[in-house]
Amino acid sequence: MASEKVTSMDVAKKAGVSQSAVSRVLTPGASASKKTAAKVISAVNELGYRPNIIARTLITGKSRIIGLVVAYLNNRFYPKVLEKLSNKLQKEGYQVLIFIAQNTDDDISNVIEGILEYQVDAIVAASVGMSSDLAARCQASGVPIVLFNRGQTNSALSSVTSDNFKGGWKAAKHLLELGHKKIGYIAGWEGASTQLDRESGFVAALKEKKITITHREVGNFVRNEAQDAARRMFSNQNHPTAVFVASDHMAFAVIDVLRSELGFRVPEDISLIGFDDVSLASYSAYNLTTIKQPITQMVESTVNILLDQINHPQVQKNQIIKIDPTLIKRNSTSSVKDSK
Amino acid sequence: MASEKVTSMDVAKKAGVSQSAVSRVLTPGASASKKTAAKVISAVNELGYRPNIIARTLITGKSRIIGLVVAYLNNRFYPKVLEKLSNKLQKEGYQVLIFIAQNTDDDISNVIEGILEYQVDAIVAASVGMSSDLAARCQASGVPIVLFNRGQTNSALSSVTSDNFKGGWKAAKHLLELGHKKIGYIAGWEGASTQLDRESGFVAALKEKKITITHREVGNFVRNEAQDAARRMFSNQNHPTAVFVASDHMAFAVIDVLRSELGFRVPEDISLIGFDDVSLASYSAYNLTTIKQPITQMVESTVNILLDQINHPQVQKNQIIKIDPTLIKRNSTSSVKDSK
DNA sequence: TACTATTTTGCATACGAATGCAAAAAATAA
DNA sequence: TTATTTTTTGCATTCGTATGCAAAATAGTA
Repeated sequence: MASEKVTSMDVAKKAGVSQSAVSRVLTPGASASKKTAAKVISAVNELGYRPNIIARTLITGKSRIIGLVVAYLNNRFYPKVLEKLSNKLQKEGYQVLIFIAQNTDDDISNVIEGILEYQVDAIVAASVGMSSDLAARCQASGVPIVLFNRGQTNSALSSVTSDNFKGGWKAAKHLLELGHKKIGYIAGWEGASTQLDRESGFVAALKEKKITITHREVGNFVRNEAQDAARRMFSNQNHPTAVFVASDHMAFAVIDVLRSELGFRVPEDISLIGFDDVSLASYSAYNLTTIKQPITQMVESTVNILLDQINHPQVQKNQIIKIDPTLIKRNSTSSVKDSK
Repeated sequence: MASEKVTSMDVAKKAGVSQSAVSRVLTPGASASKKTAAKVISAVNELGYRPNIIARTLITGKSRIIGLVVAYLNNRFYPKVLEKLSNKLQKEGYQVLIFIAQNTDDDISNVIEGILEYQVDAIVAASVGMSSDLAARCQASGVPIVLFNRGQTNSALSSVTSDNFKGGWKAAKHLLELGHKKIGYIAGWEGASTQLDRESGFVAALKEKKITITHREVGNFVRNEAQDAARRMFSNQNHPTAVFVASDHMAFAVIDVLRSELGFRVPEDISLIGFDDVSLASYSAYNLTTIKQPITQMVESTVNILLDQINHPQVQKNQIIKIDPTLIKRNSTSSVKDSK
């Protein structure tokens, strides 16, 4: 059956030059005469030679692989991130090695250790919390890490998020402008910085108007938990007229429950606002008003930080980037009805 | 700043043994006395040693990396596949290296060449067409390839799909049972074997009842093209009462257009059936009747084939696996009204 | 105890490409 | 032409781990 692998030695022999000559011809910065270059190139083509990145990695110390840790792929937000990130990195000559982790300290720790074995040039941890000692170990390993969509209390690591506090704030402003007074909140997983910041921002803006949340439930960023949260929140007469749901993914769950189980209309009876602006939010079945996370910019910043840290390992500066999210008004929110 | 990388030599020195002893202790199959094993293990822990997979790859020829080529990440179907595939492979000690390709022969060819440089142990090509000469080159490279969710005319490569013909057949049967006579079809990208097979099966089942498709449009598996297709199909009075849409992703687009632009009710006015059974299909906002692709089984088969081919490279048998899809009845289809 | 069978260990080498160094070749100057 | 500078080239080594082989240590047998 199949061809043996062809190495730079084979090319060298075929071209009648040394292996180092082959290497130099194929390395952009190196010196080689046109004559040998030509010979090498034609030998490369004839033999169908492809350099072995693994061998190259061993000697250069650069694998051109970026490790990506993800926890929730079921949330629509992350496939998009993966796509954009991978595309952008591919353009820069890097590839993405995927690691799926459960969101527990233990598992994340294991996964990160595993990543390091692959000699990745950098790590992106998307929506994954990091204990500070794990963070420390990562730093020690010398591999740059960027937290994506998760902040960190001790800011030892670089992170890129949208400004979740501001996002929560804007959500509140929007509901207030529409005249809502009885306002609920459905929280995400409380271990996530995104959840905390969104809620703080939301509460802070309400407080300015001397309003506090009347109802609060936890959905943990999970569909069926969000559904349960909605059922609890709207199980009695005294329910809010507007709800901020900490992610679009959960907001869809809430809308489904409100409309098809509980018989509410959205937005006529209840106003709902989400967070993320995943593509489904714009489908007319939901038409969800939401706070848009600027994925493109977030990914861009992430890649910039990564490349910067890969190329200048000596300067140990960690950056905290927060990008302004924007309110996208659609049709899941409306002015409060004169109640009763 | 940070720690230099610790190698097996460092461990050896610390433990007072040779480097080969360290290697043997850490390699499952090899012989080592309990005494040295203990010394090595404790040195490993003290130094926080992690083996360098890259170096190991160089010598063993096994990278424990599987290359995954994907074209459409926007279709809900693929993130799920990625998640399941990655999870399963992780359990087997492999990782997934992602490559995003445009669905053109040229780009795919480039991407595959790129993958091979990384010395992956196998390649999964998800919903990516493969010209037969590219297939040949892959075979030549000796790296096992499995096509996922795409068949191939010349069956030189292994492939795992659901039985799309049968799926189309079942969709037709369902609509026929509901009494529909005027039936339309919205096609996916005509370069995809999935599209062709689904349509053939659908048409064949109709033909058995002497019925032919009255309307046909092409949506290319893309949302806005599917929307246009729907607009064209329902722009005049003489429209079908039921439509089979070649993917759920497109079906949602069609439903949105029917309901919110054209004022039809689904399923009262128009019955719709999709293909895939992505999670959104079960949300009450759509409640889409569809043909379920058995992702779990498909991924399982894929992984089995991969591991089999990795572990027994000599036997060059390529498998064509087609798994029966099942009809999931929800609420986007109903009996035909007595028309006029 | 002495001798053989078995296990454990270290030495040396290999994997494939990149690179410092010095020799060879080519280009330039005198 | 010869001397000198510059470029090109090959040799040898390196990265970190695995493994065949032979030596050393241990266990087993008589």
